[in-house]
Amino acid sequence: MSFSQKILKWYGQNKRELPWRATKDPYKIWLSEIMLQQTRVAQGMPYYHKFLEAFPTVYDLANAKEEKVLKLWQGLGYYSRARNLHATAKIVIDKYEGKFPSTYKELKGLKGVGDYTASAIASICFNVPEPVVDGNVYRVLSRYFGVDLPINSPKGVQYFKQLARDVMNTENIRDYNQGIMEFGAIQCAPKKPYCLLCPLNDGCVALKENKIGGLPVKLKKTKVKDRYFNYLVILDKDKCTLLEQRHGKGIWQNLYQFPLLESEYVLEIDELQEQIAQQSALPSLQTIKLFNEKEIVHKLSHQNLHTRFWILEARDAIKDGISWEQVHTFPVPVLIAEFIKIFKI
DNA sequence: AATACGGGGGA
DNA sequence: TCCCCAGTATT
Repeated sequence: MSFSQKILKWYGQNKRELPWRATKDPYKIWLSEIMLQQTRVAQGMPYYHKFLEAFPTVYDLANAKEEKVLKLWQGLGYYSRARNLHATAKIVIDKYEGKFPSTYKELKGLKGVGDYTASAIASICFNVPEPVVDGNVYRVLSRYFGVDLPINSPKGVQYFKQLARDVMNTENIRDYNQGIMEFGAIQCAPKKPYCLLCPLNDGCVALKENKIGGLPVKLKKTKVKDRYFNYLVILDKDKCTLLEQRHGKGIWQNLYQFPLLESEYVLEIDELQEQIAQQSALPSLQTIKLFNEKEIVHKLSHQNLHTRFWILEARDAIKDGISWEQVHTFPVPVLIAEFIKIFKI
């Protein structure tokens, strides 16, 4: 039996029943693929259901406010996916009359759709013989064929794509592509795969050469930067507060947060008051109190956000203030959502 | 070619 | 802690 035939056989016997496996609707497949980028199935699942409920068709998604899309995406991370999702829905309506294109090339042209996702949609929905190469596939191929090229080097990316193409099954690309990914997720797992019971163990180079633990090879880890966030939770007598939207580059684009004072180190209270005094846009304040004595360290893949929340009492009614009851309706980062949850006004 | 972009889960 | 997750866009 060939490699691809073994994958297909294993898939037939071991696949999970996942909601997006019961359909070929490009809208649903696309939605699931975007959500599952760098995201575990278990984490994406509730979002998939929420989105289909809120936006049953691509038209519903295209016609929604970005804020609503971001709110539903809240907590899933990599928010550019949500913004691109929304933008692409509009493009599908305007340029493709509501029908997703069926070629790899056209799909790849959609925002947020890269090499992997274009291959996935083309193969799963339209039976186009394009191999998918995701983290699972890198692992399976590097181990089975004993390839130690770094998977995140240009050489490696190119090599694995070609290898994937060479060994794919073009007869049933839909099941094969999902099969090799599922095999990587369930059987050929990152840590302690149970090779003893693996149906592909006889041809596996890494197993034979005892290199399972060292494959795939991945270059360097990211260095993490420390940042110091001071959030100003301003409240007036009507229980109104101030939220602002994050614009420009960087994390959490278009999400909301309390007014932020970023500093190079942990600020003393008088230093903070000095900074506040220089912010002409802020309302006049009466009192200031530190909410969390111990800083909250919110960890992202590239940043540790050392965060303190300050509760400020406004002298007058806040202009354009947001009622505290409404705060939870805005799309916010998890860091802010957690605060809103525990803060009792 | 390198880096930024979230958040959560498992060992 | 560290690594990884159905990767993509930008520099």
